Amino acid sequence: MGVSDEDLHQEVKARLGRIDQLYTRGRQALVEALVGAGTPLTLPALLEQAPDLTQSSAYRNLSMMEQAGVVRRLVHGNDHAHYELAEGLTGHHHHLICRGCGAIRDVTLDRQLERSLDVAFARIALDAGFRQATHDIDVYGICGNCAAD
Amino acid sequence: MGVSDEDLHQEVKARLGRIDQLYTRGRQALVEALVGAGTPLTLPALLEQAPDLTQSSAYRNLSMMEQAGVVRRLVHGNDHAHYELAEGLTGHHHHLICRGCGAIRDVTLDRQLERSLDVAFARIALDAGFRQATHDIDVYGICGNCAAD
DNA sequence: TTGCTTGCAAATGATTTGCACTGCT
DNA sequence: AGCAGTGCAAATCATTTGCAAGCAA
Repeated sequence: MGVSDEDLHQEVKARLGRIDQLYTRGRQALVEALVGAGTPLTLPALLEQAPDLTQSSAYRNLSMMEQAGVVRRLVHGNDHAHYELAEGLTGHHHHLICRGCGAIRDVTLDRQLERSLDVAFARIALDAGFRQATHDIDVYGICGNCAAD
Repeated sequence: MGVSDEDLHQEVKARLGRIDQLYTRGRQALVEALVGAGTPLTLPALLEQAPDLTQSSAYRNLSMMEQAGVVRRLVHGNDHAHYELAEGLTGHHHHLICRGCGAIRDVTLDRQLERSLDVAFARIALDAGFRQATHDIDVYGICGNCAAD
């Protein structure tokens, strides 16, 4: 996955640079794991994908990369948080989450609907005196595996 | 407030009964606090509203009432979770959340838009082999207070 | 009485942090 | 050489749980 992957790493490096951080091997490994998975991963899952990583460093780097706008942290319950690449690096999307096993997969809405939502949310935010509104939509259900009990 | 409040407590009692639980004084106090606030509360906030409650019992009762479909637990970060009455007791709504102070307030979308969303989500869930799709929308922004830094 | 609820204190578990070492630059 | 990054182990902190005592049916 030549060019687009290189572009991604270039962009990550740039974003890290903006907050004076280097794009070290460990950080690259995290980004690679997230790119490879294509779906949000928990910390244990990340460590499985990249066995060289240490737990504490992974947490530290993910947290730092969240500040840098490189990754996003998703919290949906009591268990482990999930991490994914920031939308700026991938694209606007939402999540379909299984109530049974907690698996998360990405989903998108059609343009028209997204636009309607943006309008509605902008009004809501305005009325409430909020600025910089973004939104986050989670669809919950029971996945095929879990439905089989 | 008279009738509607009594109805609410009646309904709560019924839901608890379905899982063989009593509507004890402590549980009533929790529900009262949630009704009174009209907005999702953290556990510390709940204890402030109802000083008679004990932390562990409050957690235990909230968790149990979540099973009973009486309260809903909202998780949005690393700090305390927020609790609110279940939608079956209030009505379908979403949340406007301040990135600065974490304050949450309820918001609703117009019927038409909700309907479009339901259709879209139903299709998404179906395509992914998920059942029982529900959705959860969070609008994030910076509230007036926090904008003033 | 009989058992569900409560309160207190101790345990759990994800995440964070202190500190000394290592490896880029 | 100098300093940011790492690994290990210890600390945090919301939430959960064990157990003995209280209360309700």
